[in-house]
Amino acid sequence: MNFIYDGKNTIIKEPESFVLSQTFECGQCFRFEKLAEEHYITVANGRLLEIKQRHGDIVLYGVSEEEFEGFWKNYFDLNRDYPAIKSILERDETLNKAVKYASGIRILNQEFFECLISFIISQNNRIPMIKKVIKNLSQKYGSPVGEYNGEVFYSFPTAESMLGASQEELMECKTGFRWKYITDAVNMAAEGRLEYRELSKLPTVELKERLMEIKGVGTKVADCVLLFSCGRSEVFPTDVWVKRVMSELYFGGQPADVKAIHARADELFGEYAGFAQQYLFNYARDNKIGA
DNA sequence: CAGCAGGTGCAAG
DNA sequence: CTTGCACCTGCT
Repeated sequence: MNFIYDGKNTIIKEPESFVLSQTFECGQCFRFEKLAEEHYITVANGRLLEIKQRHGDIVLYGVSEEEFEGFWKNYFDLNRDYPAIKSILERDETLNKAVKYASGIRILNQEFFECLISFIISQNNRIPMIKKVIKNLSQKYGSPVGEYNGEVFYSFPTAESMLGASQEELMECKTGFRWKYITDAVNMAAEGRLEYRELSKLPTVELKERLMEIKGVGTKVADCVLLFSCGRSEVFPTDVWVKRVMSELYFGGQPADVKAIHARADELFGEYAGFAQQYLFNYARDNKIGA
């Protein structure tokens, strides 16, 4: 892929395997607002970004070369060879359809703490509500990072800035029964038990065990955090939709449990299981497979 | 108005 | 170790 800086914006020339709508709306991320078709505003790592597809290119408005190379390039996973991954996954007949359905998905490399809290919030919840809760928390505990069309956008709070948040405050943000899980995660972070520097050195299985010590973090949430913020592409987050589509496609329509699905995903997709999961999840949800 | 949504903790078998 | 149920909240 080719990247150019025109003195004002960074432009991705004829991006390969990268479609904004597919990447933002495949369920991995909750911090984006659609302005128009293939035109979004998003906040990541304390930065506000307007990004838009223009003709065959993608424009990152007001982003310098340095900022692009230093952050956004990796955030959008642009260093990775998606065609190679897809050609491996497409050897599987049934996955072929799912990959073709949304071949412009890229797995974002999100900030660890934000990802953790976001997926804690996601349990037993719907996407519009999850987005709203995250926005509430950011407004209350984050810092302003910029303005667009008169609206001020806020960074996702750090653990320190949320430390001491009361039940009442968290409930005002509409976290619901998850408030105590958030509190638990914030407290653990404050005790220095969630240092990404440290955790990132651990093998995936151990890291997952550590994450699951946090109240409100089970198998699914832990796997999402591992995949979307720790670069562990071998995990296979298994929610209701993935359960349905996997049962449908690989278990002859018989409902399979999470353990069996993980085993099957590992044998079928190996280190690329996480990518397979995104294609399958997106395909299943949009087409209501098994629902 | 009951039921449910990208799950998880907790109490029981 | 596996199973069943409650759970904030807002929408249908």
